[in-house]
Amino acid sequence: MNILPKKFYARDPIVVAQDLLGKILVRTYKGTLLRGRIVETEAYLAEGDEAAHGFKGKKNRNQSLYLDAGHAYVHTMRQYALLDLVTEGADTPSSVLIRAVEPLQGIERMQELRGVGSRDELANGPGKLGIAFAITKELDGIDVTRTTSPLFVEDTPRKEDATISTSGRVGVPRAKDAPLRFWITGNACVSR
DNA sequence: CACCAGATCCTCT
DNA sequence: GAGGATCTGGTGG
Repeated sequence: MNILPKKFYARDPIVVAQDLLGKILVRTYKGTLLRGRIVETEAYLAEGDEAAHGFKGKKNRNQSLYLDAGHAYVHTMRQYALLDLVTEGADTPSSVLIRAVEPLQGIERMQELRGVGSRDELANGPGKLGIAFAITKELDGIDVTRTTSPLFVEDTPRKEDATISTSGRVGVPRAKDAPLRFWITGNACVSR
């Protein structure tokens, strides 16, 4: 099993967002292994991106966005926890939002956490993913480049015939025209 | 201390 | 496609 190293994340978020597609998000939760293939992401830039949480500077809640590449940035939206992975370098507030995964392992536990949903709908959106993978603020700021971490990303080659689609970001009124959302074309677990 | 703006989801029409 | 549920940090008086 190969884990994505820090240098993978220490690049332009637009590149990282696309390269993360097909990789496997791994979460150890109360002794259970939860795994899912990343099928949808969004890039948030360090400069000139009004929608990025770092645009208005460092705040109490976005501290971890300023950590070095390869750390988790967990923030809440309404009653949901959303997961970002920090890119580029320290004090560079760019990241990639994990919007959806295709459940691979620990599916029963995900169903328990979510309460409802078919396999395709367990984590086909950032908030749903947060529930299915038990993402909490305790994971905010953790290093995701170590196998001892409760959360990391496993490296695996993407299917050769897989193609990537692009669009503006979802749910972001400002700067929504920028093509910074990426997903695996045709995958059933992509949000709508 | 009150108000409000969100990187959402779910349930209706 | 629209609207309500519902939570928290940031901002200003």
